[in-house]
Formats: sequence, C-alpha cells, structure tokens
Amino acid sequence: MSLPHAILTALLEKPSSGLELTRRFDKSIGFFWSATHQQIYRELNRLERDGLIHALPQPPSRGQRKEYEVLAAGRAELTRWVAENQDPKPIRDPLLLRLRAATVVGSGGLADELRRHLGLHRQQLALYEEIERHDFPAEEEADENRLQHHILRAGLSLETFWVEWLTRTLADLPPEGG
Amino acid sequence: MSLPHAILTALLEKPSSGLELTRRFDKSIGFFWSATHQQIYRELNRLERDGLIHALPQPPSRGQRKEYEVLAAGRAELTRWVAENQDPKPIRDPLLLRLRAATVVGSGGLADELRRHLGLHRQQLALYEEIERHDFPAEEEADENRLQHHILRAGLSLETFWVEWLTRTLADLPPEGG
DNA sequence: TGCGTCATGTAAGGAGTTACATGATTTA
DNA sequence: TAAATCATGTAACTCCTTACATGACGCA
Repeated sequence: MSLPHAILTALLEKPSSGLELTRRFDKSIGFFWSATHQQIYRELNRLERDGLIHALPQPPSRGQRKEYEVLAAGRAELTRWVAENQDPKPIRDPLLLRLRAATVVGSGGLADELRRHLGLHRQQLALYEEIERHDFPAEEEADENRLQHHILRAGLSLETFWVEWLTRTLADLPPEGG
Repeated sequence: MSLPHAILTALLEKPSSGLELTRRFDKSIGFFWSATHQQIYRELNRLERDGLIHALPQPPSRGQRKEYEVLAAGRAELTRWVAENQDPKPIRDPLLLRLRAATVVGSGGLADELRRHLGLHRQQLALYEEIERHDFPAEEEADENRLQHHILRAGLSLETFWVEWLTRTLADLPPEGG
C-alpha cells in the first residue's frame, strides 16, 4: 500500500490537482515509485472518501481542475506509515531471470540486450549525477537536505551497480550463441 | 510476463510437480523471482492449455501428484524470451519512499526500522556468501557456471549496497524524532 | 477411524497496466 | 468553429496475495 502514501507525501509538499501530481510523478518521487494518471485519480478518490484529503472548494463538473489538500488524519496516517514494520521485498528482476534461463537454453541474442540495458542505466546514472550537482552542491547541509541526499545516493549507487555488473557480465559472455 | 518463463526454466532443469516447483522457488530461482503455490498451479494449467508443457501420464484425480515436462514449443518460447527487448523497470522501493515521506513528516521511529532492515540484509548477504563458497569454489569455471556465478554476484552486490547504504544513512539520522 | 501430511486447487480482493471516453479551455 | 490541449475519469484485464477448501495417503 505505497501509492496512497506517495500521494500524501506529494500533496503535503504542495497541494495539487491530479494532473499536476501525474507530472510530478514523472520525476522526483516517481524515481522510486512511478504511477500513471489512472492510478492517481482512483487513489485520490479513495483518499478523499476515507477522509485523509479533501478537495479545495469549487468545481462540481467533469473536466474541471480539482485541487486536493491533506487533512490532519492524512498527515497522521503518513507519520504512522513511515515507521511501520515492513519487510524488504526480495529482489524481483526479469533480467536476472533471463540470464538464469540463458544458462538452460543458451545466451543467443542476449549480449545485444545487455548492451542496450547498459546504455539505459548509464543515462539514468548521468541524470542522477546532474541532479546531485544541481540540488546538493554545498558541503554543509541542513538535516532535512541530508536525508534527501541519502535518497538520491541510493539511486546513484543502484545505477552504478547495474553499469558495473552489466559491463563485467558482458565481458564474460561468449561472442555468439551459448 | 516473467512467471511462466521462470517455470519453464525450472522445468527444463528438472521435470517436477507443482509442489516441488513451489519448494524450488523458495531458493535458487526464487531469490530473484518469488512465487506462491497458487500462482504456480494456475500458471502450470495455462502453460499446459497453451501447449508449452504437458503432464506426464497417470493421474486423473485431485490430490494426486502431477508431473510436468516442457515441450518443444515451450523451449522455443523461452529461447525467444531470453533475448527479447524489455526495458528495465525503474526502481520501486517502499523504504526509499518512506525516507522521502520522512523529510516531510519527520523521521520519528525510522531508525529502528532501518536497523531492522540492516539486519535482514546482512543475513541475506551471508546466505549468498555461503552459496558462493559452496557452489563456486574453484578458480576455473565452465562457461555455463560463469553465467550462474554472475547472477549470484548480482545478488551479492545488491545486498552489499543495502548494507552499506543503510549503515551510512543510519549514522546520519538524528537520534530521536526529526 | 482419526490425524497429520502431501498435493492440488478455488475464491476474493488489491494493485498496476492499457485502451478508451468525455468535458472544459485555449487558440488559430 | 474547428483543432489542439488540459483535465478528469471508465472499463477491462493481468498479476499477485491471502485465506480457505478438498482429495489422497500413511500410520497409529
């Protein structure tokens, strides 16, 4: 049940409409919890029904911009959720699964796919590095910024892992077939 | 659509019944693609219906062990899937999301949860290290083993990442509240 | 014959994805 | 007034999760 809490977090930072949230989920929070606009609208309705957020006054009709704000109950729920016990999910990665399958049916064509992934992860890594340069330039940081910097560093480390691992695995893959 | 291919891989390694597969998914393949027995039985029925596997002769009745084997079409499908174009999924991690929420509502109670995760990741790392010692002791490896070793190294690296990142983040977290 | 275990399955619901539908506003 | 765009929403489907149901077999 992460999506409602992702939305509460985004709304606490800034009251928004569904479309605005959708756009903000294309970056920032969306880097580690993506969502489509359909999910977001559905979840906004649920959160409002449950009394965790409410729409700011105005529009009765469809196609009209509707802005939401977090209520006290919503903030309380988010606070509770932050410290809740939730076991880490085991790794679930289709690429590792495909490598495993390749040990059985051969790695024909896999090298190209690994190279493609390597390119994509390099891109994402470059993006995170740019964000770090832009948002965390100074040496000394306020406590709140330090936490955000740690989150970004997680993204940087994970992308770095993929780049290194793909490079090594590719170097070891037979040129054709398997 | 990874689960059917995970099952095909497992069945190619060794024809099995649903319950056997469930147990094998608790380790090995399950380390990067977990599945419950309900998923597995449903998927076995679909794979049989689609002509990718078939049940070995015998049991007409419920509660009877039913063993499956991969057909040529199943092997072909798996071979195709291994080299298919599939974009890597963006990171989707509830813990990072909770850290992000903590920058808004405060990190009260989070330190305990991070310590708990640290312990769990250390356990998993130790397990992978044991597997590495047991399954990949020698210096020289056959090509097939090298690929399997790379897969295990991915698990080792990812757990190592979490241990290091959690340690650093914890060291930076204020002792009480936020 | 009753109990535990092996083994396969059903039911219901949560969460995410893809495709499509509809109303309001801007602008050419 | 027609088109493009902004904005919110429906519908259908797949996948995963949790809880429960049922049959067969061994054994005390």
